[in-house]
Amino acid sequence: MFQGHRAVSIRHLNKHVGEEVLLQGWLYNKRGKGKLYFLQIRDGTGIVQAVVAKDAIAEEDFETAGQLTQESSLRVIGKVVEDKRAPSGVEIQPSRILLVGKSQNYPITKKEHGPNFLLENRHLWLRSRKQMAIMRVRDEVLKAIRDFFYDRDFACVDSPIFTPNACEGTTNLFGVKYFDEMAYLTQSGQLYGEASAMALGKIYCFGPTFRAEKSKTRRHLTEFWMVEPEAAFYDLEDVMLLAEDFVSYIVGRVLEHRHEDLETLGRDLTKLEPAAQTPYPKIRYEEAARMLVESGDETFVPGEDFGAPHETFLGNSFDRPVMVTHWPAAIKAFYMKRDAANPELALGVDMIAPEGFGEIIGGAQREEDLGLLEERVREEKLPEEAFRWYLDLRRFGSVPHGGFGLGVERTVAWICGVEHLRECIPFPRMLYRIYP
RNA sequence: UCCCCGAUAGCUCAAUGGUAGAGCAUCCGGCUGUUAACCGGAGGGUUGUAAGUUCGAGUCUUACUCGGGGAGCCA
Repeated sequence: MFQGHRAVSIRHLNKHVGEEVLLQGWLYNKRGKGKLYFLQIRDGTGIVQAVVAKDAIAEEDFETAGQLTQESSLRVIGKVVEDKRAPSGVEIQPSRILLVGKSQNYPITKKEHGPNFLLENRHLWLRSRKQMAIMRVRDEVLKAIRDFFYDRDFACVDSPIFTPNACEGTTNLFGVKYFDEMAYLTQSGQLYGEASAMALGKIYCFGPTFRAEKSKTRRHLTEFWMVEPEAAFYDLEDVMLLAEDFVSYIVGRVLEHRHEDLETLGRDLTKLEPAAQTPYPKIRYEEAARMLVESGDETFVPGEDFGAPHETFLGNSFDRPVMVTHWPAAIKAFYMKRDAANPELALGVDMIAPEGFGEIIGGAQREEDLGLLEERVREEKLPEEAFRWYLDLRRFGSVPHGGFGLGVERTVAWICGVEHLRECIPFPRMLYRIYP
């Protein structure tokens, strides 16, 4: 409340045409001088223009308008009027303009900036039109994830962030002092997710994960968010159906609710819309490998994992995400179940996004047999004592089960059509960068 | 860890080995429909650091520092 006025979000101004409202926000840009100012005001939900004519407002308020600099915070009381010249269809005719907090020499200007400068000023960069749009899409993705699982009786059961041991090797782990011993920041909640699934049947965990990979590419962060559903009695096919329902639901929600932001981002919707429809194409590793070889790619070695250019090729071969299954067991994790028809193959599935955005999902049916799993733990020379609790899950009512992990930032990058993951998380953590 | 590229005004970038410049931002002035508004003026520099070549280095060489892109690994 301010002087008897209730603040209205810019996003909802079109419901208040003809009314006098209170706006609270920051000055995005100012044009004009002399007897007329155009103030572009943002409040996080949108941007609206206030037209300040000298003869239509108190002299004191006109002077205030003249003093406003980029990113000064302000309150405006004014009338909402329709105007075809305004980009949003409405503009404000202010009767009062009040400066709340001055802004001097705001560093991010209207012209271009380089990535280093923008990342050094990430706390201010977030105020830019494109960054706000990405954050709103990210918010829609997070909400869609929660809704999707809630509606399907998956309980959110989060995994710990401090872990005593590695789940897939130790070289990529961040170690931290945990009182008198060493702990690691989680790189996946999956093993705990499996335990939770044996309790609640269908679960997901959702939180930040950490990988100390020395990767300096636009596809990597050292801290990123991952959502990992895990379900008892799910086989590989169930996992794949869940994955395509899930991703198509998220894309559909963003298309439905964040159309304006996608427009701000200049996203080509014709390339995104097919991903809102199922089914998704499903191919075996063998077939994907054949496609690569037939394409004349000489860098791909059959039997080995796909590199980034190979993922790009496979992703670009379809109009929506493609799922690749039945991988050589040698290149996949120890906990994946082997194919009954061919024990050389693992029942894993990766989902690759189109347009070169790469892998967004990695999942699998898990090995539920105690003996086979113990054998793998020994083969991979994993610390057996650390996996005692995990093996317990196979001792007490083991069932077929499976799940997957979806990288939130990669998904947001793909949906937004943004090249670099650093723009898809509020404060990116990368190799050699932890400020601000 | 490896490969490639870069570092010049607050920001983005120019400058054949020969007087260091523009746009934006800032400050001053003009404009009642601007859309990264426009027009006129002003201030603003140890060219990342250190050494070397040269009559002369922002420019050439070497090392270092920082950053960007990519490989590997992965979501």
